[in-house]
Amino acid sequence: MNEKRKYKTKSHAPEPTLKRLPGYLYFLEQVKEEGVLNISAPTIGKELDLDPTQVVKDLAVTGVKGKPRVGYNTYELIHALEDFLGFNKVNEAFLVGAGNLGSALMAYQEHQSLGLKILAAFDVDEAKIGQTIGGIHILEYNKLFHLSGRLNVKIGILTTPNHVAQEVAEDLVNCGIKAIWNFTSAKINLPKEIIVQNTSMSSYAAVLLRRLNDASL
Amino acid sequence: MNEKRKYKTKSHAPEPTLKRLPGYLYFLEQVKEEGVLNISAPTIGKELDLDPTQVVKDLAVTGVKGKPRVGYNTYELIHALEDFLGFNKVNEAFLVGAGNLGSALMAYQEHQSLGLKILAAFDVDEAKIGQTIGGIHILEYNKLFHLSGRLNVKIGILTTPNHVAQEVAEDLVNCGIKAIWNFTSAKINLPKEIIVQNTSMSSYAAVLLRRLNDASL
DNA sequence: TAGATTGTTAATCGATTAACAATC
DNA sequence: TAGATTGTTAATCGATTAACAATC
Repeated sequence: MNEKRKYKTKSHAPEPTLKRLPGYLYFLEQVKEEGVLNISAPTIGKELDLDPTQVVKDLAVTGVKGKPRVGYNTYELIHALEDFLGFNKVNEAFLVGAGNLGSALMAYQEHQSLGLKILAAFDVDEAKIGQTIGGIHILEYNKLFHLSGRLNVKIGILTTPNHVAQEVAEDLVNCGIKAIWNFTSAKINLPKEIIVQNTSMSSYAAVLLRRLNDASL
Repeated sequence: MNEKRKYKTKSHAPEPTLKRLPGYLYFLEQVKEEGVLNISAPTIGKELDLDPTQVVKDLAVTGVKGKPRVGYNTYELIHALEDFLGFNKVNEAFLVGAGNLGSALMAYQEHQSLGLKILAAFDVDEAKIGQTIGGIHILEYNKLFHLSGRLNVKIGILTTPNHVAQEVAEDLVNCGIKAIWNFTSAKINLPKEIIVQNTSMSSYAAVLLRRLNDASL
């Protein structure tokens, strides 16, 4: 056993739970500022529009224990969430494709804590190479192969045009990348041990537009 | 009945289905380029890693009918999807907060068809006001109230700092906005008839990081 | 002590997957 | 005709919600 965590965490948290956890973290950081030392699941649920039982179950994955009548220790909960999500350690990433969305993510990570540290960005566009955005250098794409040999980066952020997504993804895997955050619309096929997290803006646009059109019939 | 659609669509498509539809659309546009006139659900499923029955059920919401042994007409399917999602009509939007993410979305929409047309962006930062990104003017925040009176914009994109999200969201609602695409980490509370679509980058980061850490135990 | 809240087990709900008849 | 695929109905699976005992 090489488990180094402070809390006994659940091994496989459901994805919906995982997606809610950053919301709890953000809210708890706010109430901590206000000096709230303990907080109950019903209180959290009221604020975040969630069933109190849902909150209890979600928080249970972090391994934190609450006290009946009192709730959870705010400070302990924040640390357990950060620990569980890996937001408190440095998760190094490479980004490929310093276009609009890529540049935004580079600038974004400075302010929002996504738990990610983009070490370098890569692009084939001569005009972009050499620039610095959000403190991150944009390097020539070919440099990826050299740099990945020296560093041990596990996460690749894919913000290229759709038509090169598959090719770049394969390059990243050959460079030792274990997880790819795919912002393109392309479906990428990789060995099954590689984690691919698809984040398509158009999926959200689709849900929004449909709900709007449904409402205004 | 003022239903003007060409196809008999399902009234309430499940959200997971909605999120998959843009993926079908993107794939179908590709195969159309290759001159494929008909395509079957199993073929689509193989490419997109989805159960063929799932594909059949998903596509059924658009009202398109397929032929046994043949599949669906590519062209018809594309149009039905665009129609169902509202991607083929102009969905006008305002954007508030022309920071990193806001700028990216402004530049992004030029290339990616999200079915949205951002008419104008608003910010309080003097340095940003007057600039143009992706063909969209950044205006003084107060102009929002004048402009919304003349135009009938229903969608608001929220890319402000977290601490002003609630306030800006309320302003947008007062300006006649019916749906808000919230990119901030803040939970915003609005009248229940207003549609709020939360899109939190940290939720995706959370899933990615956890899956990566689970894998490398 | 009384009672609010945790934590767990059971019931419900909705989406995915399987089964199968209809059909081109 | 034979057989692959659609379209629908049933079974399964997983997440949410409800119920309730334990406890501080």
